[in-house]
Amino acid sequence: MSAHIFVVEDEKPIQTLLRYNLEKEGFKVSSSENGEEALSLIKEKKPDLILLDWMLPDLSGIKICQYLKHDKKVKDIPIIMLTAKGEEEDKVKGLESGAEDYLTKPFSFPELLARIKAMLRRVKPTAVNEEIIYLDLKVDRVAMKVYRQNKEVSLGPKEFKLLDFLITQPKRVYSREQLLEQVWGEDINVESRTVDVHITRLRQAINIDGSKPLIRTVRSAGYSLEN
Amino acid sequence: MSAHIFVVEDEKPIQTLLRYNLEKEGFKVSSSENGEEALSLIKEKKPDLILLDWMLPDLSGIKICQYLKHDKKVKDIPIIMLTAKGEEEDKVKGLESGAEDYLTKPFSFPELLARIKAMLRRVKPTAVNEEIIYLDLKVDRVAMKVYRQNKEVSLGPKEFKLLDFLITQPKRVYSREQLLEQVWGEDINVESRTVDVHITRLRQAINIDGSKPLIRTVRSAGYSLEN
DNA sequence: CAGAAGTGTTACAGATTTGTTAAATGTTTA
DNA sequence: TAAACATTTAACAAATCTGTAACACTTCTG
Repeated sequence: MSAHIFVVEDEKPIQTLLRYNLEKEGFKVSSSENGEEALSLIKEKKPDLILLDWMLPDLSGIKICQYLKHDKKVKDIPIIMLTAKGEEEDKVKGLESGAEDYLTKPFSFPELLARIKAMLRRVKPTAVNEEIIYLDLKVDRVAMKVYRQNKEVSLGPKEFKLLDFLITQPKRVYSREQLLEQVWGEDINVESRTVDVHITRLRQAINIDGSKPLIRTVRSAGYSLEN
Repeated sequence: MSAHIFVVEDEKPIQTLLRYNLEKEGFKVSSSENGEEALSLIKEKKPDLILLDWMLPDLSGIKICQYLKHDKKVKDIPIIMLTAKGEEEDKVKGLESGAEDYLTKPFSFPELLARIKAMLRRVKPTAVNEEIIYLDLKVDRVAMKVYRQNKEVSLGPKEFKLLDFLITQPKRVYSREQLLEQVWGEDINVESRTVDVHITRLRQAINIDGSKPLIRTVRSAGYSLEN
């Protein structure tokens, strides 16, 4: 669980509480107490999810929502709105202004956590699960370990990320370009042939004696986990 | 575990139950059945944490909260509010009035205990645990001592905090940034390489003859306790 | 079938990351 | 205040990882 959550909340106790609990869950947390600051920080840090308090000293939550949803770079980041009252009207406005979900204060943390996980599962499946298993292959994201047939196999950083990405959607074929973008990074300048080499290394690493190859090549398309 | 908890609760059975269970956990417990008395006792005894029932015969929980939060000497004592079910609005007021957390009655004791420990860990980490043991390594937070194979090893302050943090979730890999944030402090400006040096010293310190290394390096990711 | 295009694999130079030591600076304690 | 202890940074060696080129091999296309 390695998602980055941004908390916009001016009430210190609640902010502290949220930060503490979210970090305990393994999330990376950034926060801000006012709208202006939040806006610039969000654009800079690009979190995976935003918890947004409805009532803020300067900009209202609704305004922040609107700004964010009109900014191409951040408009896809899901927003969970936190409101003080169960006022239907606020809820409507909140959802209209682009918030993906909505929670009434005070809320129980487990309830919030459930919503967060649900949201992240939808938007960034890789961020939620700690252990992903496919056939006889297991990826433990917390311990950063990989097992094949219950035996640990050691991977280099790139190999790990590559497998970690491939296993989120087994059988799905990813192009070299997609893999470069997801595993290497957006603006990195690397030849697509490089992917091939790492696939080879990954194949060798997760190959236990005569076990199935597990990485499928799709000619002129890319690679997928499965075989 | 030597924290002092003050319980403000007018329902006798619940108070008894709380006292019994908390004492069994090793906490020192004081209590009061009405708000006036609670206020003066709290100022006198300065407990580490307050469990506050929302519904009291004389002063309401919210009033107590407000009084406490405006008194310099006790305003930093965390308050966990206990409310009856369905009093949504009350919870809002509770948090607004300064309570750090709240719990809806009826609650399970383990749940309450978890919240208490979480809260204390934040406010007064030394008061909470206990003893954490992982393999042949033992961290005694109260005595601030560390043992390997039942032999005490001496650590510097940073080394202790580092190990103390790592051991809370063995096998979990923490990035240097996470460690800096958790062990050094949020806005401290220190190079991430510093972590390496402390890890080295920690390794040397907890290394008894030919024992397992216990601290794993995950290249390009960070460190974890385990090996 | 021959050529073209796509892929697997290897080797290697260069880049990155980490372990460790030592020296400089800061902090506590007697 | 001096001595002891802690902390941070710099520096260098060692370990590991990475990207590319080169070549072999396979699959496709006409």
